[in-house]
Amino acid sequence: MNNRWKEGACCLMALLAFLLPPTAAAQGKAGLPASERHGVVVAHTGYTVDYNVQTKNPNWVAWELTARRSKGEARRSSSFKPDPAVGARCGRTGDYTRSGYDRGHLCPAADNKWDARAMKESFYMSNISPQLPGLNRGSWKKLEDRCRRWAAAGGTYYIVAGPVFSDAPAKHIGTGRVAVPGGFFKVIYTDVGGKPRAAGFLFDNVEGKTAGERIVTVDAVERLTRYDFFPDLPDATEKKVEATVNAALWR
DNA sequence: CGGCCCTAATTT
DNA sequence: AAATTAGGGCCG
Repeated sequence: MNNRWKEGACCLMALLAFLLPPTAAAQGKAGLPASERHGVVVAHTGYTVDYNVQTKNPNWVAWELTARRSKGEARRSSSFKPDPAVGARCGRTGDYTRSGYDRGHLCPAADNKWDARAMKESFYMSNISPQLPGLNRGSWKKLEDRCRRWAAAGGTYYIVAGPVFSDAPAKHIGTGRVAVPGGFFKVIYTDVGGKPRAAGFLFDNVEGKTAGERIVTVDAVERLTRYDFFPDLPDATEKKVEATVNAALWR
């Protein structure tokens, strides 16, 4: 198989993802988050995003992490760009400059080292939300590190991350008025070892040590976000793993 | 120490 | 627009 064919297939997938609702581009066997309303859905090499042009944040970003994907040679791009698939209504890097907020990856750059294109695309602003440095470089990053260590040990991890907006009027940054989330969620499913399990994590978008994670059930994150996570799992499995969480298995 | 999360300024 | 340079903090 040659590269031109690969690129063509990739473009076609992205186009399909743009035209069709999220369930059309199922993520592995777990499936992409389902919701009543969705924004611009784009399947990139390393992640699929549902982008919200009103908040200028992703609604969610979904990807898979495996041993192969947790390592590689692609060097960190460090060059943030608007997502060409989203267009002019995508958030801009300039909106973040001197705002006090980091351009925080939802799907981490380091989960895309397995492919140069995936690495570049992880720096698209459709994968970015405003995060206070204490969170982005603190507890958020620590959970990212743990995920890579789990995946490096074997199995496939299905991960979804996104912002949480409170009912209070949102703060905005930049001339593009990028909304600042009050917090973030991450949900993870794996069946490594033949034992399906899942967990949800909630973070406040704050500085310092108060930015610690809270582990919860996936059901709790679904109630908060109104998304249906991992909808392609067998119903019985989905119901069971989303209703409980064993915190000891997620340290 | 290397790896990872970044920032900002400058050059081409 | 892209690449380069220079810097900071945390963690295993």
